Amino acid sequence: MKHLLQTLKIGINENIYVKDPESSDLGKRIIENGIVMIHEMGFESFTFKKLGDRIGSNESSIYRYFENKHKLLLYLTSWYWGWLEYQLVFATNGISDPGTKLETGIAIITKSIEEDSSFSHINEVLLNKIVINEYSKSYLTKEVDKENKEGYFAIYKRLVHRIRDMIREVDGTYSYPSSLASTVIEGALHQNFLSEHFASMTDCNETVETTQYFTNLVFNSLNKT
Amino acid sequence: MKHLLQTLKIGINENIYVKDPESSDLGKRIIENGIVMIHEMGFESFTFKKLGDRIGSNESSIYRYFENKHKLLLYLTSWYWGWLEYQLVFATNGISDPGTKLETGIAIITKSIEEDSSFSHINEVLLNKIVINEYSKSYLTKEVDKENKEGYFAIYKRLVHRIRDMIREVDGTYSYPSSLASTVIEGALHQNFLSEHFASMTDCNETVETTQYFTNLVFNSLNKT
DNA sequence: CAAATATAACAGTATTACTATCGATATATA
DNA sequence: TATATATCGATAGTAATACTGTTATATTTG
Repeated sequence: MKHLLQTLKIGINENIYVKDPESSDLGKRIIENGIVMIHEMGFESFTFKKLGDRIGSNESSIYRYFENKHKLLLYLTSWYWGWLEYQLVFATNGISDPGTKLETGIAIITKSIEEDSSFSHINEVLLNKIVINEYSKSYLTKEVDKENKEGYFAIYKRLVHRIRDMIREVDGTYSYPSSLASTVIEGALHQNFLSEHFASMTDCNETVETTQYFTNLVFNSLNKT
Repeated sequence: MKHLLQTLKIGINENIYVKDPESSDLGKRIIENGIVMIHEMGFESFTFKKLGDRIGSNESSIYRYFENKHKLLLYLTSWYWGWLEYQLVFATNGISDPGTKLETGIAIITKSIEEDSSFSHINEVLLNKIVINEYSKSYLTKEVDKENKEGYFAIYKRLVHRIRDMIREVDGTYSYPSSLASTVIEGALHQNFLSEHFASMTDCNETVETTQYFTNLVFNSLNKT
C-alpha cells in the first residue's frame, strides 16, 4: 500500500496549475514548504513572497507554477482528496458485503491522519490539518460556479459520490444518500475542528469516537436488508 | 412576534465593536449597507473603503465602529445567531413534549430565511445568505482560541447547546448529543450551500427537504420513549 | 453659549498581489 | 560544437489593501 502510494501520481486538473509542480525540484519544494507554511501561519497570512524567502527562491518563480495562493490551495486539497480516494478504493475493494464496505469507507473518511508516508515531499499529517482548517475557503468564494465548471472540485465530488453509492448499496430506498454522504465528509472535518477548538460542541475527541459517531449516524438512518 | 423582534436588541459581546453601531445613524448605515455589500461582492472583495464610498462616509469613520472587517463579520453573524436563538426560544417555549419540541427546533434551524422583517435596518434574508457563505471564515483562523476565550462565539455555542439539550430530553442515553447538534446546525448551512452550487452532492433543494433530511437524521439516531 | 463628541477629509505607511523585463545558467537539439 | 530553448533568480514597478494619525467642521449636550 505504501509503495503503491509512493509511485502513484494523483491526477489533478491541469488548469489548477500553470506548470506541474511534480515536474521539477523547485515545484516539489513549493508544495512541500507551502504545506508547512500554510499549516504554521494559516492561509490568510501565507504569501508567495514568504514562501520564496523560505525556499531560497523568488516570488516570481512561484508564480510560474501557480497563478495565486488560492490555486495552490486548490492543488493541495485536490491532492489530499485524491489520496483519500485511493485509500478508500484500496481498503474497500475486496469487500462484498455492502454494510461492511460502507463501514470501512466511513472509517477511512472520518479518521484523522496520524502518520506521514515519508516517501514523498508531501506530509499528509499536515495536509490533513490544512484541509480541516482551510478547505471551506477554497469553495466559499464568488468564483465557485465558474471554478466548479472548470472541474476544480471534481475529485472531491467523486469521493462524495463513492460514499453515496455505498450508502445506496446498503439501502436503495433511503431518500437522502447524497446529503448523507456530503454530511459525513464535511461533518468529519468539522467535528475534528470542534474537538480542537470548541470542545463543548462535540462529543468526539479521538479518531475512534468520530468514526463511531458517524457510523452510528449513518447506520441508524439506513434499513439494512 | 415581529413586534417583539422589532424592539428586541440582541446582546452582542462588547469587545467585537469599538463603538456600538446601534447607537447612531452612521452605525446603522454601516450594518445595513455592510450586509448588502458583503452579500453582493463576497467577504474577500469587500473593504471598508468601498463601504465608505457607498454610504457617503469615510473609511476612517468606519474604523471607529469596527477594528477591521473580520470584526464586522463577527458582529453580523453573532446578530444572526442571536436572532435565530430568539426564534427558537419563542417557537419551542410552550411545547411540553420533548419530541415535538426538538422537531420544531430542527425546523427553525434548518429552514432558509425567505422574508425580511423589514422593520429594522437588518435584512435577514441577505444575512442568512452571508452566514451560509461566510460564517466558517469567522472561526477558521489562527486567532480562534483567543477570540473564543473573549466570548466572540458565545451566542453560536449557546444555540448549539440548546439543541443539544433538546436532544438529551428526547433520549438521555444517546452518546453524541453535542456532535449531533453541531452537525445539524453546521450541516444545514452546508446543505444550503450545496443545493445552490453543487447539486450532485445533496438531495435538498428546498427548505422542506432540508428540514426533512435533518429531522429524519436526528430521530433515526434517537430512541424515543 | 461653551464644551464635548462625532464625523468627514486628507495624508501617509507597510504590505499584498501581482506583472514585466532582463540576464545567467542549464539542457536539448541540430 | 554551436545554437536554440527552457528555467530560474533578480530587480523594478503598480494598484490596491489595511490600516493610523491629524485636523477641521458639524452636531449634540450640559
